[in-house]
Amino acid sequence: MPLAAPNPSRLMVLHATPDLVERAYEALLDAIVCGELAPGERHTQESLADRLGVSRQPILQALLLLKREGLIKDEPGRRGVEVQALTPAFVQHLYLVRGALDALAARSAAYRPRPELREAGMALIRAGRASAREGATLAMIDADLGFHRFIYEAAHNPLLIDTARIHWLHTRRAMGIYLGQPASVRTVWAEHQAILNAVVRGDARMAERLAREHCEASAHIILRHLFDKAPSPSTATQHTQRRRP
Amino acid sequence: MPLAAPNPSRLMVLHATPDLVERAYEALLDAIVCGELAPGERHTQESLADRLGVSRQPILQALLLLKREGLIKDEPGRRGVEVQALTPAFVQHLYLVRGALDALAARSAAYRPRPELREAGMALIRAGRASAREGATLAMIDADLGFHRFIYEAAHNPLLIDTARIHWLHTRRAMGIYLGQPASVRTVWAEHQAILNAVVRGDARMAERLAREHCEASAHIILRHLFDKAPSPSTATQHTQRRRP
DNA sequence: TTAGTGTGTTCTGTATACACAAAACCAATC
DNA sequence: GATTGGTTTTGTGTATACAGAACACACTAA
Repeated sequence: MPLAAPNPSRLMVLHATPDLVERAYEALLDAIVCGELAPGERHTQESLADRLGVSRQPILQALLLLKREGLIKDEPGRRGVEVQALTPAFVQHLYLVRGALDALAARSAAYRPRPELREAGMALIRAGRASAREGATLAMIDADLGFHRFIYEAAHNPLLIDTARIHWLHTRRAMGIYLGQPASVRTVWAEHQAILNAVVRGDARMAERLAREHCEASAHIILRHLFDKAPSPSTATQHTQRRRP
Repeated sequence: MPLAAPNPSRLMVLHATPDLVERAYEALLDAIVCGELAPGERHTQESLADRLGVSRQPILQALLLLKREGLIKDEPGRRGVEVQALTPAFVQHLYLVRGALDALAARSAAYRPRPELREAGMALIRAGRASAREGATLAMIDADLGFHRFIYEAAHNPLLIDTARIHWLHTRRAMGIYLGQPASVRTVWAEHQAILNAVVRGDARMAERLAREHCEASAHIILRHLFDKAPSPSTATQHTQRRRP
């Protein structure tokens, strides 16, 4: 868990040196996502500070942020901090909310025909399919999130991206756990293709529906792989019921 | 902007004393919402610390949170901090996202018939109507948000509530600005009533639709009052287009 | 053995101290 | 008069210092 050095490779730098708290936040986040910091372990501010080679102050602030985002929690009785466990219920809740946001993003992006998006979108899909073929799981995850971010950016709603940011973190963590199970990847990218097509031709209603269904399908895959069971009908399948009332 | 004393009125206290940063956060938030801290004013950590009677440290952390939530921003060149202006575009974006989340909340709440919610829901509606009659604007705002929070809680999805928290803050701020214009309040509470009815009888599809339409209507009211103009068709009316394709 | 009590240890939250970055000011120069 | 160069001031971010809360543990008394 090394503290990443400030990236000097940009020109016209706006903030050449990200804060220590920003870097600590990123480092801790990575550590959580890749499992280096696991649930059930106790960590004190000091131990984390030592590990990252900074004082307690930036750690304190980074932990504050991570707490707010639900990635870690205080131990009972000022006895340190622990990363939150990833429960089936939480993942179900996560994908319900993501479904709503993804649907809005797709609909907004497809508000009018967007032929100018075809090129970049196809490139992302090609890259995703390539990483799927190679079985590069980490690259696969990034490609998946990259495509969704692309749709969100096409929606031109900064608040929507801000809102979904935390969900992406959680998603990335959930996906990272079942590293190396390239199941159903082909259908995933076929679904992405369909969403892109709807956006490009400006079919908002279809884009919205496809995005929602894609999210449901992803939830099923994740839940099956993470917990080896189908999602309980009480929450995860709320979308699909009454589809034809 | 007094720093609220810790509330000693709970028994079985879990954390008797909220942090200084928590209290500072709340105090600053209130000040922003009620307009005591307005856009265009420069504030330093020290000035705010003096005003609240604490050191810079808790202020620094509270500001970090508020920055992340988009309520304040850094002045160019470490010259203090300023509260974000509330632009029409932002409010439109806000209500688009809220629409998606409100719809999900209503649908989830109405997943099965919920007769047990009728009583509490009706009480909230009665209270809201009463405050509307009296013209108590602040109470009206709280009643409105209270009803929506009620629906969210009925959805039993903690992550959904977490996600919507920031949006409620922004909404509360937006509503607070046009203090004292009790326009269309009757229709607002009639719409709440309809949503509650749909939830109680378990009509998820209807609940979702009503929630979304209610959000659109609210957006129109707010935008008209805040900026004295109809929302631009490019974003705010995305919902309604293609309703009948 | 078990309940109660005092003491030491951890660990956190807050205040203070310090160093550096950037703006502001102010001459001096062209 | 505008522009440059150095100096002061302002304000931030980080480290350190300090005080208090909560656990742990031993020791005592029933």
